[in-house]
Amino acid sequence: MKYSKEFVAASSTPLVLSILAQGQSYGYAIIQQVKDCSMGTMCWADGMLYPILHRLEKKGFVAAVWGVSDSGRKRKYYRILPAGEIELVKQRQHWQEINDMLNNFEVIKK
Amino acid sequence: MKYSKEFVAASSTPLVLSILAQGQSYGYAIIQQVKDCSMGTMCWADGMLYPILHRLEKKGFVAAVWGVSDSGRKRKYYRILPAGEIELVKQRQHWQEINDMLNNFEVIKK
DNA sequence: AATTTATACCTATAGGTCCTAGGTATAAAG
DNA sequence: CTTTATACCTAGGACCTATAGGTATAAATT
Repeated sequence: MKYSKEFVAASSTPLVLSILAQGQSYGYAIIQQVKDCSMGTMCWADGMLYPILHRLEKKGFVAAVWGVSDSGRKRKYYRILPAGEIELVKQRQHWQEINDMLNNFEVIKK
Repeated sequence: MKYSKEFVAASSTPLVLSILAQGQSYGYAIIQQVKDCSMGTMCWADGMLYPILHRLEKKGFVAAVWGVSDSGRKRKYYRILPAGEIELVKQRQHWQEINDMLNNFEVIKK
């Protein structure tokens, strides 16, 4: 695997929230979307995504409804809630802060 | 606390390695340095730092030697090793990648 | 017709991480 | 003499991913 476990843990929530902020989606599709927007570097197993979705739901960041696709398959569609949007802004900001800190060290070094 | 647990888990290693890349240091001082370079937003408990240092040592990213300060106190000085420098570059790159991904979503959204 | 692949969801266990709270010890300051 | 700051360490709880397994159906392949 390319990214460390802790790295995945920290990035999974803002990534899922970012995807849902663009429109509702469902488990299987989210995995594909993450793979796409990372250009293949992030390949999540479904067994790790579903607990994340359940947790986000439990925290009130997303809401789920059962639906049916055109082909007749059952799907659980997730959409982001206002609390999730707020959380997303917060986490993205934190991410940016640490990134700036790390880049600062690089500047000092040079 | 400001940052989530997972966030701390992902950022602690590159932060410690960044500090040690600037010169050797020791536990108590590293906590202060993290607090300084984060402008007070990251206040690590010593109980969380020492296990991190031990883990980094075990992985061969840093090396430790016991020393004595001017005041006569015993200190354990850590310095970064070549493997640690490589790891730092890798992690900083990963951090930048995710940050870019998250910013990309923001652009798409607008 | 039968098998495989892709789709679509879920959970349990193992291993690893921070967090909190505790322990030990010494120098300096009040 | 008591408190604060310095300086290290570890144990247990809570939480998170990774792996491996389970269930089910539609589509594609053999």
